[in-house]
Amino acid sequence: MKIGQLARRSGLSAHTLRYYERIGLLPRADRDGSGQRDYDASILIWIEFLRRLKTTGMPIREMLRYAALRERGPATGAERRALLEAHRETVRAHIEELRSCLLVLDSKIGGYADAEQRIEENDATDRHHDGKQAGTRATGA
Amino acid sequence: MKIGQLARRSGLSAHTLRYYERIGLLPRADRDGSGQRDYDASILIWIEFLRRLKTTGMPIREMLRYAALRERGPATGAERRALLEAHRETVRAHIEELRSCLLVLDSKIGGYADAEQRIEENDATDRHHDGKQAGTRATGA
DNA sequence: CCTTGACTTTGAGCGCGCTCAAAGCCGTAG
DNA sequence: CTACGGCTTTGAGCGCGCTCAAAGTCAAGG
Repeated sequence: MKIGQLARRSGLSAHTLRYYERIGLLPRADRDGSGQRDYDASILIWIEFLRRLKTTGMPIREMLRYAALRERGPATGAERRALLEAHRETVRAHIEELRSCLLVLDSKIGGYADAEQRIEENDATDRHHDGKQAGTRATGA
Repeated sequence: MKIGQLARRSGLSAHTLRYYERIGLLPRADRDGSGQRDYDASILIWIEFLRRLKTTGMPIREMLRYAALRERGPATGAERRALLEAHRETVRAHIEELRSCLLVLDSKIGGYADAEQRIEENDATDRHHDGKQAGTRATGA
């Protein structure tokens, strides 16, 4: 597979694929007769895993550590496992942090909703008392 | 309150507090006789909220939009609410994404655990069969 | 043959969110 | 008086993760 095709299939740009190879996140790809990269489809699985590490906030520096262990073969399994377990904990902690922020966000939004509710009630009261128009939306000030 | 004290109490550096004021994330602070910032304690609540927006991944650009609405007063409530609701959805989606990545991480770690398990079993088998030393840790290859 | 377009390399540039440096002012303690 | 620490400003610099530019090679198609 050429780099352009891998780019389309992996969701990374060709630029980024070359960059990842340069820094060591991707193993050096085989080249065809004219020096162009010729990828094996199996690389997609690795790229997908990298994507997940990145999504979960792992810095490239640490992905490099993992990639280097991977290159060194099966003997590094325990180390790789430890690395992933540590990362898993940071991800769990991050999720908890986000959930707690969500609660705050909810209550803040609730506050605005209450305010709007009061405005609507006032509008309704206004209309009942003297029919004054107050617009269908907020104060407009 | 002086900037140094606010820095300690807010967890932001004085540098960052000035930077936030410069870009408009914090309202311009009152100055004392000699031009030094003199903060009201109430700013801490706003800073804390900004911290949560940041933690949940809101870019400064969008925080600025929110801050600007806030400065314009209560008439902007509906807009602020809409902004927060949109943000809430992105945070929720992000949490779901993280959770799904966690599952992958779990299964990957499970794979390594299985491998280690097999190695330990092999070690045990080795010992039972012929007492050959195999080290207490992995293959060492 | 010549064009087109996808590829190659290395090194520079960018957007984000700070972070710090330089040069100077102020007020208090010794 | 002097030294000290904490403050002021503006603009430069940094670390991250790409992203792109320049100059060139190569293969296929009209």
